[in-house]
Amino acid sequence: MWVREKLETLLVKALGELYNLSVVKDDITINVTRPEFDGEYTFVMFPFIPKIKRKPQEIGDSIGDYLKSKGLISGYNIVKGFLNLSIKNNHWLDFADYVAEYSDFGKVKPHGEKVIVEFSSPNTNKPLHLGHIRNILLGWSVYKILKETGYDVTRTQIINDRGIAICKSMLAWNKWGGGKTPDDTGIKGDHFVGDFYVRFESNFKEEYTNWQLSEEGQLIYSSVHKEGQSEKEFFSSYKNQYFNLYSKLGAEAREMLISWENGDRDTVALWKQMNQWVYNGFDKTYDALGIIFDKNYYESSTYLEGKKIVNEGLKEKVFFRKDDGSVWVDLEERGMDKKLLLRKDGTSVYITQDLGTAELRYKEMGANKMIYVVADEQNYHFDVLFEICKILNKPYSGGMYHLSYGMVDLPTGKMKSREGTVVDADDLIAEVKKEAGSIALEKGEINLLEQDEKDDIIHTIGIGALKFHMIKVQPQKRMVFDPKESVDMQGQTGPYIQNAYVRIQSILRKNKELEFVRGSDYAPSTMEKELLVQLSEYPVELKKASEEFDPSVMANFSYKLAKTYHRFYNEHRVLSAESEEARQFRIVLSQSVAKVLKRSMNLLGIDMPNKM
RNA sequence: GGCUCCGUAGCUCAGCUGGAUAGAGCAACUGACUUCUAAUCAGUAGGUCGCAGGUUCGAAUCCUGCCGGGGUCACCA
Repeated sequence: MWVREKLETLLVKALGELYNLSVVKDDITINVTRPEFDGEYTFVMFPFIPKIKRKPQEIGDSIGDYLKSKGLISGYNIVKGFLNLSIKNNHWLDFADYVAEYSDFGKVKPHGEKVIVEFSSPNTNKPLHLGHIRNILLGWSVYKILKETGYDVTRTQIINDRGIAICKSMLAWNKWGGGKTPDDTGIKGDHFVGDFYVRFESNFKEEYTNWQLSEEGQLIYSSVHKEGQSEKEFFSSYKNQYFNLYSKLGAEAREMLISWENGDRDTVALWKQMNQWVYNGFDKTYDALGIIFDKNYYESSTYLEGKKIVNEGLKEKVFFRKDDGSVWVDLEERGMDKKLLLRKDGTSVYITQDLGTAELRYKEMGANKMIYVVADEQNYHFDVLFEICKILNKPYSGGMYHLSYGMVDLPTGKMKSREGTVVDADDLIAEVKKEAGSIALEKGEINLLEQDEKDDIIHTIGIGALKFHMIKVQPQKRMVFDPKESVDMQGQTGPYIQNAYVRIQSILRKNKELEFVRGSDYAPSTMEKELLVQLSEYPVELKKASEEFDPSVMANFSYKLAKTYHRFYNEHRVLSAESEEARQFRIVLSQSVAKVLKRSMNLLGIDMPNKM
């Protein structure tokens, strides 16, 4: 049990013994004492004053004396309803030793509860972009945080490998690919396939533009357009109908989809081939980000399961079939709409597949807790999905959670593929590494290392900068991504935190004897105590991050700890400290800080270099 | 329009399960490297916490309304 826990326990006891109040730990508020007051922790007495019916001064004295008599604090002071407490030095010394020596500080023992985290979930017609990166980093970090807090976590993604989009790429490759492959061209597989998607779209656009000027196009415009709608407005809103009704390319793409659904050998072979190229490309990106999955799901193999569930719901009469054959669920009594579950031709829609996937996962892994990391544009979709699972009485329906995050904007506005403003994941990764490399070269600290080692460090720093930049923002907030700031390595950044760690490693390398002097009566400075208090907050913040599925909590924690260490480092000498006791203590303290920094950054998926 | 998320310094963000004088970083300016890694530190400057009410010992934080922005309300995914 460490200082903070001891304090909580004793306060609960004190309130019981002194005032006959029965409270639990969660009822009491303990703050880190603000720097302008003496003490490290502050007990907020306000909530108890009306119940105790005594003056704050009197209550503070009683509780303060109580804590003193138990040997926890050396002194206290009372300001209004705040009881500021100074913890006795020996507790701090023990605490520093513990954190430095053991690696499980704050870690929750595995309790076996299973949870599935779904993230990334790309389409196979395009390479990953900035939006995916936010998704992937959030998902990965939530996985780490849940694991650290004792869950049995499975990382998964659902890959949208079927549908009209991939057929567009396939068709374009058939038409204009000339039999080329990623290997022939040296183009990364996902980009290779994405290029054909773009090619399809631009040819389609040309076809559409020509049609607009044709007799048929003009006729449609004059007969279908709404009052006051300009020709330009009309055609931009008519694109989908054109694709489905008149487009030659559209017809060919749909033919391909049908032929895929009928299991046509050549089509399926091409489909497999192109998807494989994409997966090879994705793997490289995931690898650069240090991401792996335990299990992939593919929509091509889960949508059938979804249909089964729909039939199940029909049998139980919680869904209904319209005259045209389409299947619906009515959620109006629950404050939502009617929702389509199967088209009239019996084919599945997006939500059908999600129903199937959830069921499959439950069957295969027995997890009744599922977290979906998906952008907030799909909030309603998940409300509906979860509600349907409740209607069906699925055992996992209570444990489904949509970790919704805001979309990523650029300083110039939204990312739009049509306008070519989408930030490509691979480009971005290359960019941050390049920046990290040129700064490293300039600093010169690692110039003498082997090339491999140098590359490793530069990778760690560049990726660390990118990851921290993305994760430090609360998930639900829309974020503005400025490419210039993302390669920033100073101030509130990943490398800043890595640098604190590196400084400690440098000290430890130079320090020969690492044995601690136990039982020393060294009195830590205010600065040193501040560092200790922050270390002791690690479990508190971890718990918060885990309960709220919010990695930004750990990002902010890491930053604060690193910042305090940097300040400490500038104010105190470690190796040439003023006394042997101070030296020993500071080494232990530095070791503790390094350990906690490494662990909290690890929760964000960020590695720590030993030199930089 | 219904529902929903967001609004804090010039910019990017913390703080939000009510607690002390609202904090960081970037950008600007000043200072600190023959001394454990200056990717650092110290300092100056920068605020009607979108607006208005309410709840109370106390509101950036909770409630209501309004304003501004995003998302969503497809037989798309």
